[in-house]
Amino acid sequence: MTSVDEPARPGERIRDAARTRAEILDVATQEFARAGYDGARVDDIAARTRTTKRMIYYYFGGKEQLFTAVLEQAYGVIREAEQQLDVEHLDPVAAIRRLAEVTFDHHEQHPDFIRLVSIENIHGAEHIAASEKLGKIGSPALDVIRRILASGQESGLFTADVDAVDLHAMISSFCFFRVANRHTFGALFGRDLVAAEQREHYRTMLGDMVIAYLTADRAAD
Amino acid sequence: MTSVDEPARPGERIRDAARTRAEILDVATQEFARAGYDGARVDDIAARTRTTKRMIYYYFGGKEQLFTAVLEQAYGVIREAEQQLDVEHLDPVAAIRRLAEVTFDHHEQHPDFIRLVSIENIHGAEHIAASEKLGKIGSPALDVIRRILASGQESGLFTADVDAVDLHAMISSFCFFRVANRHTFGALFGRDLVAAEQREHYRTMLGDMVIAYLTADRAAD
DNA sequence: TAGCTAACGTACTGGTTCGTACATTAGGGC
DNA sequence: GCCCTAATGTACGAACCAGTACGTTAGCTA
Repeated sequence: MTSVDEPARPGERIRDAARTRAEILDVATQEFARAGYDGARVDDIAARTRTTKRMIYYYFGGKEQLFTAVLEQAYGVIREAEQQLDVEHLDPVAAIRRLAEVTFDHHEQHPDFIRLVSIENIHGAEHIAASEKLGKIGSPALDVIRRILASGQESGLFTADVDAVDLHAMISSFCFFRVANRHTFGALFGRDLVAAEQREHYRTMLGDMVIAYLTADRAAD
Repeated sequence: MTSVDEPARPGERIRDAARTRAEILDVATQEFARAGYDGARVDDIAARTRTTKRMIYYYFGGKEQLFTAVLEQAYGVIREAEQQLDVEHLDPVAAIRRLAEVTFDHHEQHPDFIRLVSIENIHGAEHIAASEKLGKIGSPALDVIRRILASGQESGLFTADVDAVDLHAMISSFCFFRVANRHTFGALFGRDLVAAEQREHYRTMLGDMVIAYLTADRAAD
């Protein structure tokens, strides 16, 4: 998030295209995450900015393109976080566990992003398809996983037949589900998956699961 | 699904409250799953039934209650499927693997249900909360897991410190993510998680993962 | 400092959409 | 065969909502 919440300091430019655009994007992110694509109201987004609805159409063209821009920014944030990833000095087991923990933490800290991804899936990822940026964004995390996996498989530590994309899916599944489905899961099973007291338990559980899978003794198979 | 698609056989009752209600529910299930709660149109649902919009309000009261009824029916279907579950004659390891496979298959076969759950989570599970049925529906699967887990832990086969709810979350995560996020995952990583050729691979992967986690040698920890 | 354009605001519109008032009829009970 | 009511259909309204026509001004540039 670009976090534009300065109270319009005096002396600053009154007209500031970049700031106006960024402010619209931030408010739109919250509004789309809160209510979904169809539930979000362009008028409401405009009302919560220091500008008017006219500017949304001026800068983005329409509701559809605004949502695409929101997704682009949101995916940009994880990509940046993934680029900070520095685990390759660790041994493969520790590196994978660390990677899982970082993914876990990131999902927990960005529930809005999770909601946007859920919403985009309801719409068949059509906005990602419409975006020029998002198609070729790549994933730094995937490259990291690829290298750790290769090293672990070479040394014989990892026995599982997975590639980086599979492993990424496995780790993401757990992290994503925990945040995305916390409401229905809580309502049906009476357990809050994101409760603070359970955080360490689930964080450890994820690491244990992934490591157990990768290092399992498959002699008997 | 109650699947009301009989072509109005002649000789049948013209006025049939039960059939009209069921038909509305089925069409509404498709429409809500397709477009989300706010994206769904009451007029469109009515148009696709053999009755009119008036009947939706007559039987359900409104859009909100209709969606709740759709959820109630959809959750009823899994509960029924879970009651068919017959794995307790197997040894704990085989039983858990079988359970994972059944969950995997069920998610794959009911993408509409997955979408409805995603949509309900976007809305904070407020319709489940508003439902009298859904709160106390329970989960037959949870009881089964509880018994298998107890037996596996007693015999020392299972070493992991999980309860039934945790394990259910772990299995569901993978199955749910694979179906729910297939669009964004496919668009970003170029891999279709529900492609037929990969089905067996992922089904095995899930079982391996869960078993590896449950039976991992934790002596070194 | 004149003027030009990017940036911004106001007010409106046309279509949509949930919901309902009112009218009608099928068909079971007696 | 009559009557009563559950079930159904029609037509409409009022609010909402994405998008736009038109007018204005800040502030850089020559």
